[in-house]
Amino acid sequence: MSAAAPLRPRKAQIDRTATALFRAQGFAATSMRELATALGLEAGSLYSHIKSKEEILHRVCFGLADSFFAGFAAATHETAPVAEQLRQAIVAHVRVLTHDSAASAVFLHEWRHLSEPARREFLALRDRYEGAFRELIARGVAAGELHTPDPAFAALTLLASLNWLPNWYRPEGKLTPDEIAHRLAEQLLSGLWPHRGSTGPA
Amino acid sequence: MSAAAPLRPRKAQIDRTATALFRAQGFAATSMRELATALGLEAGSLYSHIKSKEEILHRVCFGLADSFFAGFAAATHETAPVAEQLRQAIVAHVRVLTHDSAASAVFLHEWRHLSEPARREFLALRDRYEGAFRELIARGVAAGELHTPDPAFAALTLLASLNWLPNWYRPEGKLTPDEIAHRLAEQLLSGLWPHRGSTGPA
DNA sequence: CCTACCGATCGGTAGG
DNA sequence: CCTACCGATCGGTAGG
Repeated sequence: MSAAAPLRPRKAQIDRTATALFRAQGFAATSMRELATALGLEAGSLYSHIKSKEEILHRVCFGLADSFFAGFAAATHETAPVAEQLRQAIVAHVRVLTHDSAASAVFLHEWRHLSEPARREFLALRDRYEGAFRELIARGVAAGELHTPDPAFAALTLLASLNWLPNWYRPEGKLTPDEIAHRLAEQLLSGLWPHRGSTGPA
Repeated sequence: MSAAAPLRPRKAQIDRTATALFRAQGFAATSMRELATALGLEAGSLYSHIKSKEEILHRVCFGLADSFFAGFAAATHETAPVAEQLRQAIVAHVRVLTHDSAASAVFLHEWRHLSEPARREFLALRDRYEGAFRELIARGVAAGELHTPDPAFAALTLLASLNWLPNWYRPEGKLTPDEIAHRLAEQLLSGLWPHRGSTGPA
């Protein structure tokens, strides 16, 4: 959760290029020689900047986790109505997903290639993040602002909808990230039945 | 979309075992030697049953596509109200996901390791399936049975929620597949706002 | 950052 | 279905 020290430029460039390759081909199917070629150098030279292939994956996965937690914390101020906090948490989550959709895709799909204990630590962080959404929804239900028979189920479904975004989001598309976020929030909060308006419960 | 000929038992066993490994470790990170060991034979022996590693992936991905299309077709009879057709399509989709969640996970995540032209054909099938949901939702909106500003967006979000299921579904869990399906349908149709009841629009 | 290389492992095949 | 093996490629290192 603490901010990581800034990376040296070359190291940051390696991470960025590797992230794009990991996203497109998967971690296991991406070779260090491919990565080196994409960076214009020889395979062996990578190891004067990094220790291992997995180190890159580790940094990407845990860096994104930091971003998601930071966004959630900033979005949920206890003074606002819970439903509004949830809406802001959705916006924050979507901002992270759209701001670095390649890293998000790696975060979402490639974490399983982390070896222990990093893999376990990663899953614990993910569970904690899901738990934060679950508790927010549960508080909304308790306050009568939200309705669902199962906040845990609702949290999973909500995050699933959001996390599909890196699969289709294109920065050059006609909707801005915040427009996408508000539309997602709208649909998840209001459902698909015809309803009485879009700004809150009746 | 046509039903595939039944596989010889050994071939079906190879597919099942490979599917479990592909799901757990990913296609690229699973070796044919691992697969052979899991089946109690030597690596070379696999090739008297199959032609290549990718052939297995191909069969799994396209077989699941067949199942999804068949379920959708059976669920959507023009005589029912569109909202009810959508609900049944959700149930059918969830049945496929839960009936073979390992194959579903491979279908959802490993298709990118198909080489051309199979990869392109697979994506065309997936697009067609998404399109069927999109058109169903659009018909519901036209009939006044559903509401959304963007049926394509709604279809993507709906399928994303459903497709997260293989990540957490456990056959030994307390909810049956049909209970899960109805709960998902309920949440996606009604949203999280407090509402007037769960069986349809007011 | 490169050259040269390590041992290990990969998907797949020949021949039986 | 096994034995024995192919060429290719893998992540990573030594030494400069």
